[in-house]
Amino acid sequence: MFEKDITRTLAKKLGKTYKEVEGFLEQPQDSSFGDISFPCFVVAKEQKRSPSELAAQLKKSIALPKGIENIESSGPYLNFFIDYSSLAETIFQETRRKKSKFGHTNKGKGEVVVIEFSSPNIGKPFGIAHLRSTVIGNSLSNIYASQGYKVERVNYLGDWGTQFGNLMCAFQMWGDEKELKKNSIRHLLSLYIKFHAEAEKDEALKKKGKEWFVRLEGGDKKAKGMWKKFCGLNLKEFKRIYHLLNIKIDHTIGEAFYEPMLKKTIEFYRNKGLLKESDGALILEYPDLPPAIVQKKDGTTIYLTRDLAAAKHRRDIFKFKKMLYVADARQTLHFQQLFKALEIAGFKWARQCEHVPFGVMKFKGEPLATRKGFIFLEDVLLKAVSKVESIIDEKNPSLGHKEEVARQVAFGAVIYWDLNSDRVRDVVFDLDQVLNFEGDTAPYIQYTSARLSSILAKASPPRRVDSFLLNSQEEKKIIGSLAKFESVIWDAKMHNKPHLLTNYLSALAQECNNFYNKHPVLVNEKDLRAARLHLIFAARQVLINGLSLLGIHSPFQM
RNA sequence: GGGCCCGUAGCCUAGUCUGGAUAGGGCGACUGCCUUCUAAGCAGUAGGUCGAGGGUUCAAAUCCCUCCGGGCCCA
Repeated sequence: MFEKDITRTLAKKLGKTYKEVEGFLEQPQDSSFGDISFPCFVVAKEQKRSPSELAAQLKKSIALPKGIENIESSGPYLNFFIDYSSLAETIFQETRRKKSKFGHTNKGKGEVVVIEFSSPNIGKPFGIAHLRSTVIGNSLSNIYASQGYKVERVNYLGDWGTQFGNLMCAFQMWGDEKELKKNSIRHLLSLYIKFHAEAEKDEALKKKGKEWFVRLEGGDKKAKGMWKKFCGLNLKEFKRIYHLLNIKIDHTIGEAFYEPMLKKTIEFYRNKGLLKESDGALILEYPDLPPAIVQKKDGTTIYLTRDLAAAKHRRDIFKFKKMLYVADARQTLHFQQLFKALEIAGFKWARQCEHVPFGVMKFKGEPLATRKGFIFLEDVLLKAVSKVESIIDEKNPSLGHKEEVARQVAFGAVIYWDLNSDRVRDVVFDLDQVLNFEGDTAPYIQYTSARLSSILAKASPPRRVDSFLLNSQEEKKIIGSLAKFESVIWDAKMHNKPHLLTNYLSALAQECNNFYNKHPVLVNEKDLRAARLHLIFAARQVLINGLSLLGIHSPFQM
């Protein structure tokens, strides 16, 4: 915010370009050193003098840039101190004016971003491992949308493939119509598990499963009917969970949708001379990547082929500026091959496609495979809700809207848990950790916002405010953090990393707790009270807006 | 065999892209704090060879090289 003026002032003084100076500015970890600092080492070396001497001389000779109230030299550093009262005034005005839109911008106006996420295989129920792509994709979608981009949220369902053959085969042998009606998802899962267990011992069963899929591909009526039924049941279930979790999706498109386009797609690549026959299969060859199969020797296609068709189709209908694939890191090579194939086919927009990888979710060292143990997302959510309910009964039994608050807090905790570390890292599912509501968690942030709300329920900020009264360390820290909100959202967008936002919100919540534990808001001095009310109004708005970008609600009481 | 990602206290984790002042948090442990805006909180104590070694630099958790450990992909 104030870096620009500082940079300009320094650049002029030192005879350097704006860009050269800009790269040097940094923020000290310890705020007692100042808010923005300029290390003098490099410039001092060029001028063949000592860094601390340069710092001291600069302190004396430069005029105060806009928004800066003091400059100090501290050894080799030149430290700038922000004028917090004018900064606070700007923020208070903006939060009151923009409210839930504070932090939002129009930087992405006119650009379409397609975000493919969640993309579950609907042959299986919604497991805890599906959460990753779902919540990362959802929050990235919110983040892009907040910056003015037109976001198309695409859920690319796995609704095709041998697993459906297996499922049909299993249903024919052990299925129960009544049970399917009553308890569809669990019944289908038990069939799925049983099939894999049996197939391990019995090769013939595997073959049968494949045969059912061949029937499906061939358009067999009975197979198609079963496929539609299973997909419908599972999809209904998935939609229910998305609704619960506040996940917004614009387009639900299955792999099956692209089936009719595959022949054309293969022809297209063949005509370009990009396909090679190898052992009966059709492959794409690359100079710097392993070859990729487009069509197997039995004539069936694999997901690369469908992805090629899907990418082209989406480009045609959305004219996107960018397309993100939020998918786990094991698929890195697949996406490299996909993007490269689009590129060598001559699609310039191939460079606008990006894989947003995330680490694998593991369970006690084992990957969370459906076949062995399976953790239903919903079971985790229900456990979280019941734990929150018992905490409410203990701490705040008279709370209104108990069930709604319990859901918001519980779901917040689960979502936040998944988003809170850099997405590239693997995560180990540990129920105790997921159900921890203390410290760096969503409930902590929600609690902070609820505490602020309850103060604001007793008194609202008046029109006039003297923000120079906010001069404690605690107050200044909050003001400084609030000023950064917009750039944090932008960083999260640039890197496609929602955890930058969780880190920020948790730090801000902590600052708020430090503040209201030390300084009462509802004091008798009218002006101080007004200033503090403005401060917490703004802080609460940022907490609410930030959580909302993550897909998490902020209850007013809890 | 080729390639990608990760390694920071007992556990989880930020900081690594863009090098900068005593490496931030959280969980767990321990000591205090509910007659004052919600104790899902606050104040404090203990806990670190930033995987190892080398290099670049005035300055390295951060950049480069080698190795070790873990995960993954391709063959």
